[in-house]
Order: sequence, then C-alpha cells, then structure tokens
Amino acid sequence: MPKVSAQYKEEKRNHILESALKCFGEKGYQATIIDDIVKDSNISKGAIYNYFTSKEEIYLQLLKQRTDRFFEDMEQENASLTSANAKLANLFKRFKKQELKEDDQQTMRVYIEFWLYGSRQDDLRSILVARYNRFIDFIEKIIVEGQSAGEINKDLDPQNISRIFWAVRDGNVLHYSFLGEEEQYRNAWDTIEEMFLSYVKNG
Amino acid sequence: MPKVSAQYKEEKRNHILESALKCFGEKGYQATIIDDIVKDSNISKGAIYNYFTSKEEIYLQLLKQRTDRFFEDMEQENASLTSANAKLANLFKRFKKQELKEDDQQTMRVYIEFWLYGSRQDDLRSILVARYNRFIDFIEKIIVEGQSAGEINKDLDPQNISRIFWAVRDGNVLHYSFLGEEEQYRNAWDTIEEMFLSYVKNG
Amino acid sequence: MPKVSAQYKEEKRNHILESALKCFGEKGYQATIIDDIVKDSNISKGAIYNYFTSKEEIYLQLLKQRTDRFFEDMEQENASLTSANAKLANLFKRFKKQELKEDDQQTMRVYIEFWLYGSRQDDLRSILVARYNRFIDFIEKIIVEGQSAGEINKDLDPQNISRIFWAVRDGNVLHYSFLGEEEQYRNAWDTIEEMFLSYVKNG
Amino acid sequence: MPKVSAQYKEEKRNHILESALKCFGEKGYQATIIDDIVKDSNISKGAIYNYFTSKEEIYLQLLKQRTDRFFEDMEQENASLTSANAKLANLFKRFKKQELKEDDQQTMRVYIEFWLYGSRQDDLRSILVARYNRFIDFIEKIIVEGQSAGEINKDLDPQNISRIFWAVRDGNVLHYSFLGEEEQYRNAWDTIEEMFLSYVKNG
DNA sequence: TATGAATGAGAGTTCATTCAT
DNA sequence: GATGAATGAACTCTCATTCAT
Repeated sequence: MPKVSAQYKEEKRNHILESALKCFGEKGYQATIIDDIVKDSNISKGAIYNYFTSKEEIYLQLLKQRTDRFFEDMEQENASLTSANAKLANLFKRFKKQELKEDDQQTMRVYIEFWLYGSRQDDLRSILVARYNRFIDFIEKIIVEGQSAGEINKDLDPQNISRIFWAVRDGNVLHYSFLGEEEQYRNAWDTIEEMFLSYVKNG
Repeated sequence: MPKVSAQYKEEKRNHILESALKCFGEKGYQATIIDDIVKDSNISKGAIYNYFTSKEEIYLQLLKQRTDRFFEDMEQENASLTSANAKLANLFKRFKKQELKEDDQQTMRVYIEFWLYGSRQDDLRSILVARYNRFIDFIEKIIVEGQSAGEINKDLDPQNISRIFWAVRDGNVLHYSFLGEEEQYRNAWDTIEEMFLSYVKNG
Repeated sequence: MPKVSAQYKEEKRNHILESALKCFGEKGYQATIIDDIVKDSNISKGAIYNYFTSKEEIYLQLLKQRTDRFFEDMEQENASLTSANAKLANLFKRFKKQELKEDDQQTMRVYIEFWLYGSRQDDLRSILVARYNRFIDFIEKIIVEGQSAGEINKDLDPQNISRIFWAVRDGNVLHYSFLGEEEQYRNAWDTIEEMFLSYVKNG
Repeated sequence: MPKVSAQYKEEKRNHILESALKCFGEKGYQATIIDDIVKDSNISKGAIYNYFTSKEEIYLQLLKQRTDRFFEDMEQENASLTSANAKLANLFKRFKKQELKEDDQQTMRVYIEFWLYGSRQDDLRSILVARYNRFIDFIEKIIVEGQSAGEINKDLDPQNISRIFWAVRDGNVLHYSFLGEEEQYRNAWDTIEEMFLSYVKNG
C-alpha cells in the first residue's frame, strides 16, 4: 500500500515539471541548474530525484507532457471542426493568440531548444524524431482530408506541405522568442496564414 | 617587430575558428569544451587563448566572420543581378545548394543556437539584434527595389516580408539540421520558393 | 526544516577555517590551493564551497573570526584589570606567552600577509582599514585611560602611541614568524616592553 | 669575444630589475606576471629569460642588489660619521626622508614580502637569513661601538637591540606601506627615534 | 641576442547526482 | 517519501617557461 496517493504523486510531478518549464524557458536547458528548479518549486533536490532520474529525464518528460497536451487540445478542438480549412484556421488562431502567453512562450523556447540539443544526443534522437513525426502526421492528415474534400490542391505532397508548415511555425517562434515583439509576431502570422492558405487552397 | 606575419596570425585565427565551427556545429556551444577545439585544431589551449579571450569570444567572432562572409558573397553575386526577382531566386538557389555543404550546415546550426543562447545573455543581445537587423535590411531593400520596379506587390510591408523570409529560412534550416534529410530539405525549399514568390509577386 | 543542526554547520565551518589557517600559515594565502584545505580538513572541495563562496572569503572570514576572538579575549581579561598599566602588561604577557603557540603563530603570519595582500586589493582595503582602526582604538583608549589616571605621560598623542605599539608588535612578529627563534623573540619582547613602558610612563 | 659589451648587459639587467621592482612593489611578487615586467621594461619575455633563469631569480637578484646598495650607501655615509649616535641618527633620518620616495617605498614592500614568501620556501631561507644577519650585524657593530665610546648603555645586549631596531623599522614600514599616510608615518618615526635613543643612551 | 607564439600543468569554481538521516 | 549536505569530475582560464626563427 503506497504511503501517499497516486494523485499526490502526480501533482507533485506536475509541480516539478511546471517549475522546470519556467526555468528552462527562462534560462535554457543547459544553463538551468537543479537548484533553480528547487527554488522555484520549493521541492527539495532529493525529492526531485525521487520523481525523475536525471535532469535530462525532466526535460524529456516535459516535452512529452506538453506534446501530449497539444494533441489532446487539438483533438478536442478539431472534433467540432469539419473542414480542413477550419482546422488550419484554428491552428493559426492558436499560434497567434495562445502562444503569446508566457507559459506557451516558454514551452516554445524549450521546444526549439530540443531541436538543437536533441540533434546531438543520439539517445534522444529517436524520441524526438517520433515527436516530429507525430506533428507531421497531424497536419498531413488534415491536408489529405482537405484534398479529398476538394478544399486543398491535390497536386501538393501532403507530407512536404506539413513539413513546411512546421518549419515556418518554428522559424517564426524562434525569432519571436528572441525578439519578443508581439505586434511584429502577430503581423507575421497574419501574412504567413494568408500566404500559406492561398498557396494550398484549391483553385 | 612582430614575430610572425600578420598573414600567419590570420590563418591561425581562421584555423581555430574553423575547428570551433566544427565543434560547435557537432556538439553545440555549451557542450563543446575548449579541449574539443584543442583536439580538432591541434593548437594548444594556451595558444587559443592568445587569439581569443574566451570561449564566448570565439563564438562571437565566428558569428561575425560568417555573417560578414555571407554579405560579402551576396554583394558580389547581387552586383551582376539586376532585378529583385533574380536576387531572391539567387538566394533560394544558395539555400538549396550551398547550404547543404557540411561547413554551411554547421554554420547554420551555430546560427540557430545563437537565437536561443543569445536571447538569454543580455550582453549578447545587442550584437545579435544588430546582426538580425542586417539580415532584415538586406531582404527589405530587395523587396523595396522590386516594388519600385513593379516586380513585387506594392501592398506588402517590406519589413514584414523580410522578417517572414528569414523566419521561414531559419525554421527550415532548424529542421534540416536535426533531421538531416537532404531530399526532403530540397523539396521543401522548392515549395517554399514557389509559395513565397507567388505571394510577393505583382499581379 | 534544516537537515543538520546549526551547531553542526558551525562546527564544520570552524573545521574548515582551522584547516585554512593551518594551510595559509604554512604556505601563505596565494600558495595555498583549495586542495590543500581539502586534504587537511578531509572535507570535499564541493562541501567547502557550500560553506564559503570563494577562497578569498575563507581568508576574510578567518581574519574576522580571529580578530573577533582577540577582542573577546581582551575584553574579558581587561574586565578584571583596573589600570592602564595592568592592561598593557597583560597584553605584553600575551604576546610573549600565548602567541608562541603554533596556532597563534599561524594566525600572526596570516595577519601579516593581510597587510601586503590587502594593500593591493581595493575591495579588501576598507575591511582591513576597519580592522586596523579597531586595533588602534583599543590601545588608544587604554592610553587615554592611563593619562586620565596619571599613569601615562599626558604629553603623548594617544593615537600615535597606539600606532607605534602595533607597528612594533607586527614587526616583531614578522621577524619571529620568519626566524622562528623563540628565545630571541621572548628577549626582544622583554626589552620592547621595558622600552615602551619607560617611554610612556609618567614621570 | 662577446657580441655586446659587458656594460650593455649590465644596463639591460638593471633595467629589468628596475621594472621588476616597480611591478613587485605595486602588485606583489605572486600577482606580478612576467608580462607586467615585459610591458614596463619594453624588453621581450625571451630576453628577460636570457638574463634571469626564473621569476624567482629576478626577485632574489633584486633583493641582493638593493641590499648591496643599502650597505654601500651606509658605508659611505658612515665613513664621515664618528659616533654611534650620529650613525643611528643618520639612519633614522634616512627612514624618515628617503624611504618616503616612491622607489624606496616599493623596495620596502618587496622587502616585507620577502619575509613572508621567503619564510615558506626552504631554498630561500639561507639566502634570507644571511641577509637578515647582515642587517643585524650592521646595527650590532654600531651599538658595540657606542658602548665602547660610552654613548650607549653597556648593560644592553647589542644583538638584541639590533633585532628590535629592525623589527620596529619593518613594522612601521609594513603599516605605512598599507596605510600610505605620510604624516602619521613621520610622526611615528619621530616618536620611535626618541623612544629608542632614550632607551639605549647611556645614563 | 632578441623575439613572442606556443605550451600544458594546474588553479578556482560549478553542479548533477547520491545517500545518510 | 523528503531532505539538503556531501561528493568530485569536469569546466574555463592563467601564466611561467620554452624554443624556433
């Protein structure tokens, strides 16, 4: 019989991950030291190591958690959207609105950092590639759906389009995370949306 | 009375920078230790510190050197190109061809890393913002030139377009530096070029 | 909830300071490396840095601790001494007896080293000047007290006398710390005491 | 046949020693790096090592040179002084006047540093002890001379008095080198002279 | 002889991780 | 389960000394 409830443990774990996100977002993964997370979370160093085996695992679990959340959100939102165009529009809306929030900003930075950090750590590659593919698949399916429905140009390669979609998104977020200029960021998104949609739309 | 020629020193300096680029490109700035550069360059630790005052300075000088080189190349190439469209096409060509080379690949990674690393180091921000603005200006001028010549849609905000241009480029490079799939990368560039040009072109 | 008692930490701290005193006394501040203190104290390098932020801080804290101890001792001893002459005699006794002990010897060396080291470090100057003034004040008050009581020649400038007192002390200690000849040191003190007291005494 | 004259070499050597004195006096022996001497002397690193085998040797040769000079000066000055009292008075005068000069100030600091540094280096001890004895002998002889002539109290132990003489001098100089207050320094010397002479004088 | 670029052992300090309490 | 003191390998940077030119 466990001494504390599963829920207690889950909450503590999330608490650590939230602090970690904040720290990684602010200082970067490598520059964040465990004591930063200790200070932010008010959880002792030893306790943190009871929940995660290493700093890297915190990173990975954080990535997983946020990725899962993203897809949960998207599935829920997309359930009520019937066209590919609506789904894409919803995504752009999310990028323009939600991701300006502090929390998502930090997540974004952490995401971007993964690309770099992960690309040099062989043991992370497969995890990160899987995550990448999940994102690619997500848009790819929407594109395919749109092509079937005649909304999207059938000549386009859905995977290629999906890859471009995320590259554009990450590039834009990368610059915003550095420059921090909201208005420019929003304007860029408006233009990107227009450019992207006019390119993929049928006719 | 200098002991060695200015050329000798310049070459040695470049030698160090080349090794540094290789190491930073492979392992990342933070993960690269001075001894990596020592090993790669066959230049002693002390000698490296005769040419650069710190690891960070190596990083910064590398950034500067490659940025300067990029603009030197571009100026030279653009000198013989008379239209904005030709200049943009030339840039896309460069992205598609030249930047597949190992050396430029690493430069790209290092560039991207700057965005993240630099965004948290106050003392680097101004340097990096200046560099960013240099890139923005470069494309902005081409867009303005194209608008004057009637090649490019006059309704577009040149700066906004320039920002998008680089965001797309960096996003694409970011993913390529991680995935390393050349064919996908080239296909993506082809599509991006088509999408971008069809969006900005007049008519 | 502290992991260990305040007393435990205080003892550990003192343990480090004692080892530091031994090392600094034997090899000098600059020549002492942290590993010397590690070896002598059997406390790991990391643990030392949990208690002190730098080698210089160890030095400074050591100085402070020993200075405080000196004045605590003196206050206690002087409490039962009613004349300036008795207080001065007690001091000379201390110099002659107590400071021959190994521990005090090393403290003396470290003290002297402070004069030199501190005189070139701007950030230490104020600390060291404050400490100097504390010593000057201490004797100055005794002199003034002696003058009021008619024990000491009223024509003398108390501060000047106090400065000479400590200069003579430090010079004598400096030579002893180098030569290490106890008998000569004691003889010197006897003569200095006679010379000094006959000079300052009234009449 | 030497390529350069002995005089040339001697001058260069002295040049290095003068720069070394300046640097050691300003920053201390340990904190002075060879490049400080290079910069001050305008003599290359390699050349310095042609004249001296190590940093320590520079230190030692400097000590020797200045010590020799001191005794040369003293012999010359004392040649025309016929009483012990006159010789002592001359010394005090020197301490009060000449040693305020920048150059002598630095020499003084370097001297004091020798006591500390030398006391922990076994290979220096004999050199420094010899130098110490030379100073002790110098005053001791004056005291003996004064006792023979009836100027100085015959009950005093000449060597003990000589030791005290130098201890007082070094202590006073130590404090002055740190505090740098000329007036206090001069006042202290006036009082010390009075105190010392009244103690040793016959009658 | 003179030069100053090169060397590399070694310094202070950091921090992910462990483990006795 | 929680704590935070302890550990020590690893990091960046320094500088006395060497040596090819």
